[in-house]
Amino acid sequence: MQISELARRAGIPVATVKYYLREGLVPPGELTGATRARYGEEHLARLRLVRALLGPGRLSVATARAVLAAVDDPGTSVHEALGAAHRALPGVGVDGAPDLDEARAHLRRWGWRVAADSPALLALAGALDALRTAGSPPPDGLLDRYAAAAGRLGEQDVADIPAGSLVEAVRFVVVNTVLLEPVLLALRRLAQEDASRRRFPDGRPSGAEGR
Amino acid sequence: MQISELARRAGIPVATVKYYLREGLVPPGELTGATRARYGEEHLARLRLVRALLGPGRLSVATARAVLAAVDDPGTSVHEALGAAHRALPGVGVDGAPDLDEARAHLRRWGWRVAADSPALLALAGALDALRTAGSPPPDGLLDRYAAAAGRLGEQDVADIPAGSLVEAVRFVVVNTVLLEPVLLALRRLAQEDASRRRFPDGRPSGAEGR
DNA sequence: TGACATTGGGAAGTTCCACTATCCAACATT
DNA sequence: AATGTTGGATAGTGGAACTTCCCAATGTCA
Repeated sequence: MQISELARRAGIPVATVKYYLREGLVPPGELTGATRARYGEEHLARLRLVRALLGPGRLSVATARAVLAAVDDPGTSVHEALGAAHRALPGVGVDGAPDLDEARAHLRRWGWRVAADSPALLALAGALDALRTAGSPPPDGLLDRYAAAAGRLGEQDVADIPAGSLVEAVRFVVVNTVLLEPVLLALRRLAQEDASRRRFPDGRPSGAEGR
Repeated sequence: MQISELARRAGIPVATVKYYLREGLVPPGELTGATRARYGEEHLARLRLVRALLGPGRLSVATARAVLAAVDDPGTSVHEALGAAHRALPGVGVDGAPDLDEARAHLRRWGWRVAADSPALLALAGALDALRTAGSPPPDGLLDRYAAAAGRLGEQDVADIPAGSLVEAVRFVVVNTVLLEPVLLALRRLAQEDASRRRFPDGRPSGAEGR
C-alpha cells in the first residue's frame, strides 16, 4: 500500500499523513526506492488511533506523540506504562503550585496510594483550586461521592487490562484512559439531563427544550 | 474600582481584561466619564469564573461566551437552563453523523430519557464511534458499569442544585457541569493508579516510577 | 494651572498550532 | 518518451488567544 491508498483508506488527505509522519506520530513506511515506500495494515491502524487521540481524545500533536511513545516503548511493567501514559497526558492546565495538601488529605481518607509526583494529583489539586477561585467550592460530601464512583471505575479499568502481552496491555491502558474520558463525560451529562427532567418536570408546554 | 485594580486583583494583565470585555465575556463597567469606568465585586467574580472556564474548564472563548449567556439569561426553568448549558458546551468533536441508534438503545436499556437532539447523546455516539475506529471497542459490560457510575453522579449533581433562586441554580449547574469534569477525570486516573499499584506490584526495585 | 500618568477603546501585531500547498527530483507506468 | 505519482522538504494558511501600540480624554499631583 502506498501513501495515497493509506490516506484514502484512513479518510484523510495525503498531506496530513505526511505531516503525521514528519511529527513522528506514525512510523515511516518501508522504503522500496528513493521515492517510494510501502505501508501496511499496522500503519492504517496507527493512523486511526492517531486520529482518535487528536479528535475525540482532544490531545495536542505534542501530547499524542508522548502518549504514543509510551505505547511504543512499554517499559518493563504495566504499572510503569500506565504511569508513563498519565505523565504524558495533559492534566489540567495548572498554573502555579496549587495546594497539594488538601488533595493528599482526601486521598489518605479514601485509602488511595499514588506516587508523590503523580500528575493526576496535581490535576486534582488544580481543579479544586479552580472551583474555589471560581467561587463555587464543591458542596460537602460531593467529593467523596465522586471519589467513590471514580474508585469503582478505576478498579474496573485496571481489572480489564489484558494480562497476557505487555504491548497489548499498554495499548489498552492508553486507549481506555484517553478515549473513555469523553464517554464518561457524555454519560454524566446524559444522567444529569435525565435526573433534571425528573426533578424539574417544568411547566412549559412543549418545545421548551428548543433553541 | 478601575480596570487596573480589577486586573491586578484577578491576577491577569489589563490588556486581557480589555479583550474579555470586547468579547463580551465580562459586562462593561459603569461609565463615569469618557475615559473612566467603574467596576465592582461582581466584575471580579465574573472574571474569576471566566478564567476558570477558559483554563481548567478548557472552554474556548466562543464556547465560554455561549455558556455565560445561559448564566445571564436563565430562561424559565432549571431544566431548560441545564439544557442550554449542555447545548453550549463542546461535546466531542463529532465529524459526521455517528450511529445514534446504538447510543439510544443503551439509554433505553438504562431507562434514561433525554431530548432527541441532546448534544450529550451525540457526544456519546461520537465517542463510541471513535473507540471503534481506534480499534478498541469497549469490553462487554464496561459501558454498563460506566453508566451506573455516571447515573449516580448525575443524580447527585441534580439533587445538589439549590432550589431557591433560578439565577443561582443556573450558575451552580454551569460551574458544576464544567468545572467538576476535570475533578472527575483526575479522580479516575488516581483510582487507576492506585488499583494498578495493587494489581501490578511490579518487580522493579525503587524509583521505577521516576521519569 | 500646568506637567504627567492613567484610562477606555480600537486596530494591528504576535505566537502557537494543526494543518495545507507547492516544489523538486526520482521513479513507475503506459 | 510522455505522463503521473511519490517521498521529502519548505513555506504558507487560518484560527485562536492574547499582547502591543496608539489615541484623545481625563484625572491627579505639584
